[in-house]
Amino acid sequence: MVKMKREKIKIKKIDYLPARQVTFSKRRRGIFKKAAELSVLCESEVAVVIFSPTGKLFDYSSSSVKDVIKRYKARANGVEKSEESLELQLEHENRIKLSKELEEKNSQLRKMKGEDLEELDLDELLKLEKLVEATLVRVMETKEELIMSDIMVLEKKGTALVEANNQMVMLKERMVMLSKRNTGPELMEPSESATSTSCNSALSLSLEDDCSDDVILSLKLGRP
Amino acid sequence: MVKMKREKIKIKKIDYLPARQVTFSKRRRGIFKKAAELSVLCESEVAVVIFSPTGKLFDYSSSSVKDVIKRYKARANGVEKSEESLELQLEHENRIKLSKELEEKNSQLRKMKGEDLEELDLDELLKLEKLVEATLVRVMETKEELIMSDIMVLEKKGTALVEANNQMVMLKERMVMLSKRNTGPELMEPSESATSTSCNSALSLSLEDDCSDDVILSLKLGRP
DNA sequence: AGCTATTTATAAGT
DNA sequence: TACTTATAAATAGCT
Repeated sequence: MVKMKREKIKIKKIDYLPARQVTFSKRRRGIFKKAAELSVLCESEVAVVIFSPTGKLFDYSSSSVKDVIKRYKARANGVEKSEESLELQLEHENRIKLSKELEEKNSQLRKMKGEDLEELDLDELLKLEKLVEATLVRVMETKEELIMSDIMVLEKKGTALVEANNQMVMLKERMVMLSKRNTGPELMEPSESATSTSCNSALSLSLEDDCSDDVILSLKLGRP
Repeated sequence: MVKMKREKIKIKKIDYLPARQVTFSKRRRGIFKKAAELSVLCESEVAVVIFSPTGKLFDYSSSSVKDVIKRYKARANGVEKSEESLELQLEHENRIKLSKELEEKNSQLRKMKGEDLEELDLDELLKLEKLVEATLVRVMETKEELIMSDIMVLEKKGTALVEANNQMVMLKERMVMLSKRNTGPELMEPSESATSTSCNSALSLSLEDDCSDDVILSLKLGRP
């Protein structure tokens, strides 16, 4: 890699064909890109038509080249108001109105985001401050409520889990006892005994692994 | 001249109208320039047609836009749609798009005002909270600056007022003394003596009513 | 097609 | 709208 001296070029025909071709495709892409950017940034309709020196056609349009050309022709040929339909006029007026409304909303929104504040005088700033403070209060309140409700849900689930564990433990103990005394008979009726048993084994720790895993997996965060 | 930080921009619609208009005209010129350069450098035929968001037409062509369009059509002879209703269709589509955009902005704005917060989840609420806090900070800063600058103006006016009063007092004393010693002669030459007198009567209180009123009335609040 | 040194375009500020 | 200036983007000249 030697030094790459790029020189300022004069805007005149590039004589050297290969260089001209390269420049053509590079700059063509450049223009299309710029055209696309303009159409997006400014919501404008753009069409570019380029014929290469060899006669090949290249085109770009933000919408459709043909539509833009039609629109161009309609405009260039001097369309008189009489030619426009009533409906078109109405649509146009409506669009203008909407645009203005949108601009207004954008302006408000930007100020609510703390932008363009230099446009405001002291009175307006004070009003904005109050408004923003009120919003902040409401947001924080809402957040608190949401968090509290999440916590409540959690607590409920936690309690349910503890109870479930307790029941499970008691069930197991019962089954073990039963299977020790009789090797088969009463195993088919566990429901009534499980639900009616009072909590004697306050903080049971003797839970077996597979069982506790199952229950813990059922504990989920968040709202339904 | 403050710092001029140019930032990389995202290619999306520029919300702020004045900025959008400036960008539109700058970039439009840029594209036309690029188009002209390409046509010269590579001997190609180029046409660019741009409709501004307000419907205004801008065009450039290395030769004639119409010629390029003719050539384009000859090359890409496609289906001609209902030509007269094209503009109407465009207006209609545009209006629909604007309506949607407006809805979106309204929704954002309402949330920035602390409304419809129940639609948000905790994550969104936290983001909103940050945003609002940032706004509040900026608003308060801007307010401080404005108030400080108002105070500065006030102080300047106050100082000027005190000086004016001092001068007035001295002038009066001088005139009284002069009129006591000589009852007529040198009264016609007060200008030079008044301006060149040094401040000896440091804090004079013997101001007469009409005079001080006049000066005090000239003290106004607010920015120019 | 890639790679950079430069030129050019342009965002933001006045 | 035009000017300014710092930075982003385009691209000329090579490989």
